[in-house]
Amino acid sequence: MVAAKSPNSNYDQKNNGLKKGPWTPEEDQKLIDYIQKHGYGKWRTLPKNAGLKRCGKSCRLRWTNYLRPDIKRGKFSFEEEETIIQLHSILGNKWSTIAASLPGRTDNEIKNYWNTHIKKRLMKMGIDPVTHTPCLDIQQLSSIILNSSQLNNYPPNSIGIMPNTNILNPTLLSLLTALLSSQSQNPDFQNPNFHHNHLDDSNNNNNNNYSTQNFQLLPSQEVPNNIQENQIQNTHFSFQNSSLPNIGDDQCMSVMENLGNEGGSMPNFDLRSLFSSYSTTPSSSASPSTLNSSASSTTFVNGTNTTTTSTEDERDTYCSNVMMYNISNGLNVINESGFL
DNA sequence: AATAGCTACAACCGCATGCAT
DNA sequence: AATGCATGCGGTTGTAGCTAT
Repeated sequence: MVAAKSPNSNYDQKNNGLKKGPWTPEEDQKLIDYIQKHGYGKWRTLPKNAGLKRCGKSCRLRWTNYLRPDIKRGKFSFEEEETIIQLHSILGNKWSTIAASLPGRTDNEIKNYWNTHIKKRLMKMGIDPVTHTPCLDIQQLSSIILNSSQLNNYPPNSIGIMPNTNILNPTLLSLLTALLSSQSQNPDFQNPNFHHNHLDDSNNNNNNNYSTQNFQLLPSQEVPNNIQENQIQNTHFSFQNSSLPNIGDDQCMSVMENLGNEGGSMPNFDLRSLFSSYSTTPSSSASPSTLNSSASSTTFVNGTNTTTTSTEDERDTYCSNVMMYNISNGLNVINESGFL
C-alpha cells in the first residue's frame, strides 16, 4: 500500500481544489461508509455527498480497485497467472475482459502484474510478450548454429556431408529460419488450449518409439543417448507443415554470413548440439542467454513431459511449451536412412 | 550509514463508449 | 441526429519501499 502524503498537499488548483494523489485512511473510511449506506454509482455527486474533496472518477477508481470488499488480495497463483497468459495471447491488452475471468482481481491489478512480472519473465525466456512467440533473431540463431559447430570441432567453412556425424542440412537451416518468421502466423498458436493439449499429448506419448513422433523441446537435464544413436544420425528433415512460408536464399545467406562464412558456405552442424545447447550450456557461453532463464533448462527429448518442483519452474514451463509447439509442429522428424 | 538504482503498484489522464435527452 | 453526461478502459506516471553498492 502506498502511504499517504501529508493531508493538505497535492490539491488540484485548477479543479476546484479537489485533492489528488494517495488516499488517506480517513478518506477511505468516508468512502466506505457512504457506499455502505447509499450504494455506489452517481460518482460525480458521490464525493460531495460523502464529504470528500475528490473527483468522482478518483472515488470510483479507489472503490473498484482497492476498497471493494470482494477484492482478492495477495500473490497471484500459478493458475491465475496461466489464465492471464493464455487470455492475453488471445485478447491482447483487454485487461477488463481478462479480469472478468479472474474473480476478485481488478483490471488494474492484472495490468500491473502483467507489466511488472509476467511480461519481464516472458522476455527473459525469449518470448515476445506481444505475440507470445519465441523471439530469436537471426543473430541468435547464428549463435546457436555456430556454437554447435564449435562444440563438434567442425571446420567452420566445411561444406557437405561429414560421414558418421550429424550434419546441418540446408533444409534444416531453411526450416529454422522459416520457423522464426512463421511463429506469429500459425493460427494454432493462438489457441488458448494448445499448451495444455500439447502437455496432454506429451503425457500420452510412448517414449520408446522415436520413429513417428514429433520431437519436442522440453525442460530436462540430459539428452538421452538413444536419441543420438537411433534418431539423429539417420534423420531426414522435411517440411511437413504447409503453413511455413518459403524463405529466400538471402535469408539463409544472412545466417551463414553471421557465421563468418564469406559467400555463405554451409558449416557442418550437429543437431543434437543445437538442442542441447539450449539446456546444458552455461549462460556465459555462446548460446543465447535469452532462452536460458536460470530456472529453465530445455533440451532435445522425445515426447516426454516434465515434472516441475518449484513455482518458478512451473511458470517457466510456459516457455518450454512454446518451444515444444514450434519445434514439434515445424519439424516433423521422420526416421529414414540417408539424411542428405 | 548513505544513497543511487530498481521494483511494484496505486493513482492519474485522456480517450472511448453507452445512454438519456 | 446531435449533444452532454456518466462510466469504463488502457496507457502512463509518481512514489514508497527494497536492494545493491
